[in-house]
Amino acid sequence: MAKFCYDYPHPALTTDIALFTIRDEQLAILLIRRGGEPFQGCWALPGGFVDPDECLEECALRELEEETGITGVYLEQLYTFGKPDRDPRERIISVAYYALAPCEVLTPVAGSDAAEVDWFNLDELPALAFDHQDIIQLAQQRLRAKLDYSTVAFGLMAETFTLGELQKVYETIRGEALDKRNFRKHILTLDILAETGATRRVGNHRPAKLYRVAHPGAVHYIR
Amino acid sequence: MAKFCYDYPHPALTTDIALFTIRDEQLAILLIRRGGEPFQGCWALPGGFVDPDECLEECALRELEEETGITGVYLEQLYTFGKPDRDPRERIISVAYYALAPCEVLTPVAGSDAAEVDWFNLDELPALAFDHQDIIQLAQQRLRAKLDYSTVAFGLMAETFTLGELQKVYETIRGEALDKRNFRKHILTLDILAETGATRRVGNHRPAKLYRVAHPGAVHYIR
DNA sequence: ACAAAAGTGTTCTCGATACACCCATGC
DNA sequence: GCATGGGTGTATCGAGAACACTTTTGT
Repeated sequence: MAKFCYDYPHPALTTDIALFTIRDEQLAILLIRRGGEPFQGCWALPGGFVDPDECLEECALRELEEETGITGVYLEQLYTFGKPDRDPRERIISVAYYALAPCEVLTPVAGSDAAEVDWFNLDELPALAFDHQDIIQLAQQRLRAKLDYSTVAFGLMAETFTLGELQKVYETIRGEALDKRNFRKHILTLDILAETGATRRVGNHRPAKLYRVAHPGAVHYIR
Repeated sequence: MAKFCYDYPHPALTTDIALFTIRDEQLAILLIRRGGEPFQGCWALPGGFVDPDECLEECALRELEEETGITGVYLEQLYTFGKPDRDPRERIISVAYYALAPCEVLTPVAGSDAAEVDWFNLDELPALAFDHQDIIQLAQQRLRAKLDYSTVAFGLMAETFTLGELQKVYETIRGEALDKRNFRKHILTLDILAETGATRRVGNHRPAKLYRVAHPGAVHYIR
């Protein structure tokens, strides 16, 4: 076939998506098992080739939906990986994105190019295709860093949530326990949460107030 | 000729470099006047097509040298621009880098693809080719942000410098005056500068101590 | 009554800010 | 001696860290 010809070599272009969620108080990432070569049967990040008329972010969202059925995540460009030999077939540039979603909504379904889809805790990752290990590591660094100076964490929360749940998310990503009183003071002085008025009871103890983000949509920079 | 053929469309891949320096207490950026179409005669960021066997960062450094003669700058990946219609010829993805250099070393020379090379103060930019205006704006935002939580600014300083000069650089990028005593206290408590022992005299007044970065090479994150 | 998480205030420390004067030099 | 930028210290304020008990609920 080979119908697309150029005067000088062109690389192929893909996007890859590192979608994080919190499952069982663990930071987890979504992987697909590759159906085709190379790295057939290997786990990899969802992603794929950019269509001629779509922009990069559109591609990331489309591939995520096609391969896993997941939509409506928070998405942000991470870094572009372009070492000449990162793919054995031909030169492929990957614009990596990272994404966040509350696990409540997420029931991934294996899609077109993916034989299987599943969540993996970050400390129990399988062997990964290509340089996807590097992408995940960078994405995790970025997530941890942004926790301190932005409100990204809300991308991991459901519509409504308790302060205890929010604190667990922060603790999970930072890998350390936080003081309850200081955490609540800090979050509430940001003045971006609103009480819903409702409460939620999950055990044999006092019910917790439910909050939601007061002005959803935007990730704020703080400090 | 069209010797490079693929089964499905491939975009072209370029890097563009936003190289900043400080000239006359103004933040300035390096532009080239384009020799060929499109946007012939227009000012643009230095940059160009990625060779088949070089990685992205190598390409950025090579293009910068070829087009302007400049080497040895601090370079960092900024963002990848990939809107389908950002170039009228064909689909071209640009991995944008930003770079910093002290102006002392820099005497740009028009190179291969550039008819002319010059510095422009950021508040006096000419009309720019492609989406280079957006790239510059993003680069400037990033530079300003990193000033607060890293030591990027040293990329704009010569080998040795006075605290007064360093303060001028911070003031220029932030666009506001800083208190001399607080600035010096802050910088010195970072503990990354070393006195050279020498001093420099530039006017009819007391000579200033010269400092250098104690452990050069790395950009540190602070706080 | 007890277990288990929700909720709440005060003290301390340290970094950021505000602010004014003397010093070394050339003319 | 005066103009010019170099160099220094102290008081105040606010955010972050450390820290322990009461409340509500189900069993």
